[in-house]
Amino acid sequence: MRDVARAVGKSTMTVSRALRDDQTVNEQTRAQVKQAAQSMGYVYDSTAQVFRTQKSGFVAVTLPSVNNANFAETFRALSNGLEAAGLQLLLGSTNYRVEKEEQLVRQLLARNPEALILTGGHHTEATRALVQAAGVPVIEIWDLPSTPLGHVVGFSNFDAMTLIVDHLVGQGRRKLAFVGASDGADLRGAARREGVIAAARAHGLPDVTLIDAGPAPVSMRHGRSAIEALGTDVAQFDALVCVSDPVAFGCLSTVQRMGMKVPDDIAVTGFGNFEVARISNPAITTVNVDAQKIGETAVSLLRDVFDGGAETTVCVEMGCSLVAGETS
Amino acid sequence: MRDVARAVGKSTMTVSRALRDDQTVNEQTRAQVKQAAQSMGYVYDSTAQVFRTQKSGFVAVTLPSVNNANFAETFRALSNGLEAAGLQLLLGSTNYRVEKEEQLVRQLLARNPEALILTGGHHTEATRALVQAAGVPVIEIWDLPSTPLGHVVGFSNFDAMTLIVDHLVGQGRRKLAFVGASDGADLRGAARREGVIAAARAHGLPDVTLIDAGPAPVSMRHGRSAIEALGTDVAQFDALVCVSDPVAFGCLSTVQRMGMKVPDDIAVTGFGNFEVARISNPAITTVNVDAQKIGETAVSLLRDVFDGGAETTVCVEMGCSLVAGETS
DNA sequence: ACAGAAATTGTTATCGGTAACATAAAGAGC
DNA sequence: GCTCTTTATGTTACCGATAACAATTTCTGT
Repeated sequence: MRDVARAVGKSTMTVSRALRDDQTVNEQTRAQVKQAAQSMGYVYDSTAQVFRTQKSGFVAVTLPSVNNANFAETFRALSNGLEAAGLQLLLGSTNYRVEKEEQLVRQLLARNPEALILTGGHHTEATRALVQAAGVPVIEIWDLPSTPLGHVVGFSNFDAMTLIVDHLVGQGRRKLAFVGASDGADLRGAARREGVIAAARAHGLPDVTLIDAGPAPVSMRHGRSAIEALGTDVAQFDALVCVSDPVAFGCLSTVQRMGMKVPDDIAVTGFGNFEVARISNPAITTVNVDAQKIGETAVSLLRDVFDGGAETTVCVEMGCSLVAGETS
Repeated sequence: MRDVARAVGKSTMTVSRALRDDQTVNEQTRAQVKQAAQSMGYVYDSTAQVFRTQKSGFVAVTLPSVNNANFAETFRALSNGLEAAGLQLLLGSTNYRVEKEEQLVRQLLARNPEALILTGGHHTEATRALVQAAGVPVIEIWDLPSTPLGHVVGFSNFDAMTLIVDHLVGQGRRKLAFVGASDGADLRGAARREGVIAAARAHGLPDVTLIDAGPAPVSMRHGRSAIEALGTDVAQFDALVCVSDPVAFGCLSTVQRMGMKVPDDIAVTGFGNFEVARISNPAITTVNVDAQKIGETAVSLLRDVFDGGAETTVCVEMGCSLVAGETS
């Protein structure tokens, strides 16, 4: 930049201004500078700009898993929405582990993101401290944290399950089993489990049986192996309430293979309204969460933060709705 | 960093060395420094490091779509493998469009990545020029480009389809239909289509009928709507060769709803060996691609590039294998 | 012609690390 | 005891752009 400045007989400051389309520079000067920069093969160093201005143009995002249609959809919405503002997403995947999240947040914060979007509302103490210390706007999504770090766009996984349980009870189902991850790592999954237990209790049902599908993340194959391990014992239940649609599909497919009729012999429900739930045969009863809208809402929240400041922390509660399928 | 240095009574240089695991600092000192940094909530500013060392620590990656189990798996493998080298992934999604890829590459290169990993082997001229000019190591994955930009880790989507067609022909199937995206945007999908057409011709089969599932990306619901649009006409085929497993599942589910028996009345095949193919009922015949290995191979290639230089461009061809399911 | 506003350009310090070199302290060999 | 390594730490000068402020020139209106 110094060389360019020398070539046009101006200071580096003027060159800097000319290249950034700053209004205060003479149009003729700007033209000269651009011409000179071009002909000298000068390449603007955005690294230095990031360093000096302390504006990275990044928004950091953590997701439990990239390979999840719903999270991917939220990510897409975020990406599209923030692109207009010239912001780029820095993605990290926590694998449903808060310790991994902590490590990730450390890495991501080191890049000086202008905002931080965390999926989930449970974090280690160290993570909380890091985020607070960084002084970066935070949005927690896909959950309603008990003690939010900042803004929130989410829903209650616990409450959402009452939709499912009420629906099943309305059909006269009483002996429920919950199929989900065994360890406590997937905290949204755990909230769903507790929601089912509480809702069943509220209806005076017998205790919900917990069927272990292995450590998080659980997917179709874990639904399958959980049911296979159970064998014919599965017949004692009249509904399999699954932590997610992929797990539900695994269960559905497996009980069908065992010769049971769904929904006549047993009901199966999922969560998330994944594509597989709509296309499967029979279609799976599930809960719809508007993943795209979560992303869009987070984007508009961020806009407010960047523009005005909007200093009060906002909590947007998204609605969930039952999608009645053919498995119940 | 100055504060941390003061806290432990050392210079910033020592702190810097301690945090970077430089061998020349005393282990005890390092422990103290790390402890102090931790407790003070100090966050390392890699922006400054990037600036000073002129090394961004980024590897840029483009994927057609994040919401695809196979690409996600490759991404995960890349992410895990490069984490050890202290490299972070910068992800962009092209939505199966080369124009979007161009825009993305421009954005990504502005961050001075140390390498560029592009999914797919077809690019606009401008993209090619950008990449060449940047002088960054490139790896193209998931494809075998006719004119590679640099290293390649992929397979021939065209050739892979002969596995499927040979298998179907071996069962006496002769009237094939290919279900895929109509537009040419998904070039891997188009290569698969051409592969099916060529393989069918080689066997002397009647012309393959092309069933349009809409613009890329196509998924379960597009398989469903394509078959629904066809109605009972679908009965004229004895095999539906689908561009991917999700599409195959959509077709499978829909022909079953129409009362047809799979594989007795019609065969259905997919591509990619997605989880849904294994769990579906019947399990879908497909082609397995080791998405994880593609990522791992790319990582080890990058290691070589960074370490030695390994200047000759390498082309690693991954194998594909038929996974015989119950739909054929 | 001249004060005051507006338009342009310049000066200086700095963002937070780290390379390169300099120095100090501890151990080794005679 | 003294030199020679080895190990551990400190000093200084940056990396390249830009914010904040200062200074200069050019334009107004009277």
